Amino acid sequence: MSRTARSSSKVASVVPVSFYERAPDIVARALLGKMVVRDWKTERLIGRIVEVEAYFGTEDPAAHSYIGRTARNAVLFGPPGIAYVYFIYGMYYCLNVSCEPDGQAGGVLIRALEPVAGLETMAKLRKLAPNPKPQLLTSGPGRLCQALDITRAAHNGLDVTDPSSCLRIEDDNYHPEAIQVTPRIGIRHAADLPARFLIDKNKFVSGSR
DNA sequence: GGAGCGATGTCCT
DNA sequence: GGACATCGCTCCG
Repeated sequence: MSRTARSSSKVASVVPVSFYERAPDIVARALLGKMVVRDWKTERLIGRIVEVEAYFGTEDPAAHSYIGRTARNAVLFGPPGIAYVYFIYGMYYCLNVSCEPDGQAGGVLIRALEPVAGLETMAKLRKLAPNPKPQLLTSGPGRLCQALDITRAAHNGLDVTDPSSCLRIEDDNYHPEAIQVTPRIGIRHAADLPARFLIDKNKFVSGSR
C-alpha cells in the first residue's frame, strides 16, 4: 500500500446521517461542494452541489412543512438524510434532503449542480441537442432532476446516506473558497429571509427571476 | 438579454 | 378551485 495523502483525500465517501441531523441552514451551507451521485443503468451521473436553499419546518411559511404533516410532506418530518422529491407546476420535480432529528421538520432544496460526470447522458435525459452549454444541464432545481432522471415515484423517501442507494450524496473533500448568502428564489412567502446559499462566482448557479 | 406568459399535475382547503 | 420551492418560448428593445 503506497497511497499518498493527496490521492486518499480524493476518495469520495457517503455523507453520514449525523451530518443532516442539524438545522436546515447549517446543513444547506455545509452541502455546498458535496457531490450528488446517481447510478443510472450502467452509468454514474455526478454533479457537484453549487446552490441550495434551507426550508425551516413548521415555522417557515415558504416551507411545505408549514401546514403540518400530510401524506405528501411526511418525509420532511421523518428521519434526516432522506430524499424528498415533489412534483411542481405540472411538469418538473425538485430534490430536497430532509434534516433535523426524526419528528422535527426541515429540509434543504438542491437548486443547482456543476456537472462532473455523465454529461452526454444528462443531455439526452434533458432532450437537448448534443454538446449543449453545460449550464443548461443542471442549473436549476427542475433541470437537475431531469438531467439525473430523479422522480417522485422512484426516489421520494430514499436514503441518500446509504452507499447502496442509486441516489446518494458523497464528500470528496472539496471545500468551496467563498460562499454567498441571498434570499430564496421563486417563492411568495418569507421571500426576504436569507436562506439561499451558493458558491461565489460559480458559473452553474441558477439565474434569479 | 430581459420581461412576460402559458403549460401542466398534484395536493390542500 | 386555486396555489405552486419552474422552465422555455416569444416578443420587444
